[in-house]
Amino acid sequence: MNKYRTYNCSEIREENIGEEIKLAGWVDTIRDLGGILFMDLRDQYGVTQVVFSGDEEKVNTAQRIPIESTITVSGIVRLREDETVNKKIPTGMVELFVDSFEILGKRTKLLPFDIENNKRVKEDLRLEYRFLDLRARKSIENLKLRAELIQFLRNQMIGQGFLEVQTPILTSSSPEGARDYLVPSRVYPGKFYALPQAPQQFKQLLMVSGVDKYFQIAPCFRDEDARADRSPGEFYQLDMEMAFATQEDVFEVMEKVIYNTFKKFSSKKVDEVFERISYEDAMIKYGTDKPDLRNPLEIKDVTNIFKKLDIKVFNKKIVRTITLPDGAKQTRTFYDTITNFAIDKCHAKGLAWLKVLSDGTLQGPIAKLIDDESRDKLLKQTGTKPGDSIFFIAERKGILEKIAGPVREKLGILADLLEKDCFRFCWIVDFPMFEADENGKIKFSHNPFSMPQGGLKALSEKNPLDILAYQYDIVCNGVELSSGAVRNHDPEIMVKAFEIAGYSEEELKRKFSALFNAFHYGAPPHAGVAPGLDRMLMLLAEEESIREVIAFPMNSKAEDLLVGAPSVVSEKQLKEANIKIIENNN
RNA sequence: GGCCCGGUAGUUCAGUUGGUUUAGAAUGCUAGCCUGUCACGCUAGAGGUCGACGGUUCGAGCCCGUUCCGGGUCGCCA
Repeated sequence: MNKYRTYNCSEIREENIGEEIKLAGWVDTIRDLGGILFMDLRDQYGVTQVVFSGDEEKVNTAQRIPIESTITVSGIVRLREDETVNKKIPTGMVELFVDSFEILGKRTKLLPFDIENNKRVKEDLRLEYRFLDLRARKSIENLKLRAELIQFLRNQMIGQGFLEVQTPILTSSSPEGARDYLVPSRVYPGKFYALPQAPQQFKQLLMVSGVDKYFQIAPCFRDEDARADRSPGEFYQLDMEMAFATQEDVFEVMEKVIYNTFKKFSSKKVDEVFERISYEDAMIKYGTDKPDLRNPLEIKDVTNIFKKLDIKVFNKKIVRTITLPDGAKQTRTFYDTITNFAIDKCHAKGLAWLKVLSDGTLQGPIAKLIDDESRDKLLKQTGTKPGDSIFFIAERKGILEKIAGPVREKLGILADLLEKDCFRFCWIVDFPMFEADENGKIKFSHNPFSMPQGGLKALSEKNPLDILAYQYDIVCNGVELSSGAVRNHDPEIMVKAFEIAGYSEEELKRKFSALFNAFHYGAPPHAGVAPGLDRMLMLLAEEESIREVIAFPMNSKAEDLLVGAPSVVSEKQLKEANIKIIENNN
């Protein structure tokens, strides 16, 4: 029998009445009524009310136990009187009448913050005392959710015939993409390992090795700045790759896995089939490549109408509109709020709007400038009806999306148009293979490993900027969950693609030597995807910050305040690692 | 690194146009009262370098400057 407890704090029920038991846990609250004292005892599993009464000294001693201390109590389980049952907790029918107790770990320091209200506390303080922060019920729930999600995903992947393979954590620095975390080599002075940004090359090598379907709950490391939805340093992906597979094969597997997962861990509505939206359409209709489909608003192109009209601000610009349906609040304050949002947050010069009155006439700052013919065309083309409002974004391409996308999002939220209690998924497909940087230089727009649509023929014949890649993202409620691609397994196409992006064959061979070499030994066509585990959890746990679903996250400045990382190391360690610290002079 | 917002009890916040002797509230803490509470209640008490430095002023939590720290965002994240 366990020395400290015979049950956990959420187990005892009516059938235990009369039983002599022991419980151990943290003192959650104390309600001292004088002659009788109630204490909620808490552990990972739940809460049980324990009662101190009768012996005056026992009650007095109990009253002095600092909350959040750990104690063990023994006594008899008894039924609560009808009117004192607590329906809010599973153990609420019963309580433990304490015979004796012992303090196991006394809390001797003042609590740095209110544990149950931790969400309101400054994040750095929470992370410094993460061991207390995690005592909050929601934190424990998030840890459990994470554990269950990982198990569920693993079972599903194995069930679909995937083989879990672990790839190296100490690997080589990859020249493309994010900044690497470097690890100095002791044995080879001046050389470094790098932590993988993703197991990308290894999983592709596994394909060449004959692993048919690979997956891994893979840690990824990137030395980039944090965001609310981006943990600095490290994060986890459900990384997968399939041999002899096309985009469709990946979609089929992934839709099933994601649907089952979200269905299991949420009571919200979940899309069973994911809508497919081309990158180009997404940019036009939603102004972003990660549209929130809960938002019904769509952006329309009305450039053709405004080409003929002599309106100064719209001249020679692309003009897009968003129609806000009747019924949504269209007050002066509302127009001002969204206009200020566009100006302050999106650096727009302004945001013109029109209200369509019940007789079809227009009201608003630019109403007078639009003739009847253009008005009719405008209403028809944008599907705007009397009672609706239209918002105009006029800009050149490139800037336009930076305004239209956020404005569409904000309008949806402000007017409360977002579909409730659902997870809306879509695949964004047909990403461009290349893009031009500000100097007009062609570079890979996303992933150099993707297969260009049309293969070698497209690379040799088409304008690079018109070439699409078999590259796709999963987006859920406006959150980019993952990206994936059909990989380029043909050395000849690789050479050509890299050549267009400005890399010589020698550079390709040097930078991706293993992969490039391997593809000369009979590589299967393969494709994969890697949904972000932390982001999935964020959505399922309904958390605003990714740090809420990670046990020991770093803060936004990539510090671990709990253990004090990064930290200074000893001279001896530096010497062994062949590292000399120099002053940073930028 | 650029821009925006913030920093007042242990914690979360309020603090009017710069103006009254002791800078408030909630929560937490300490002590007391209370035998059916469940975020128990009631009474009392302790707890403050108003981020720091400098300036304006008869007078600064409040205005100005500098600086430090934090948050958001852009850059970045193939």
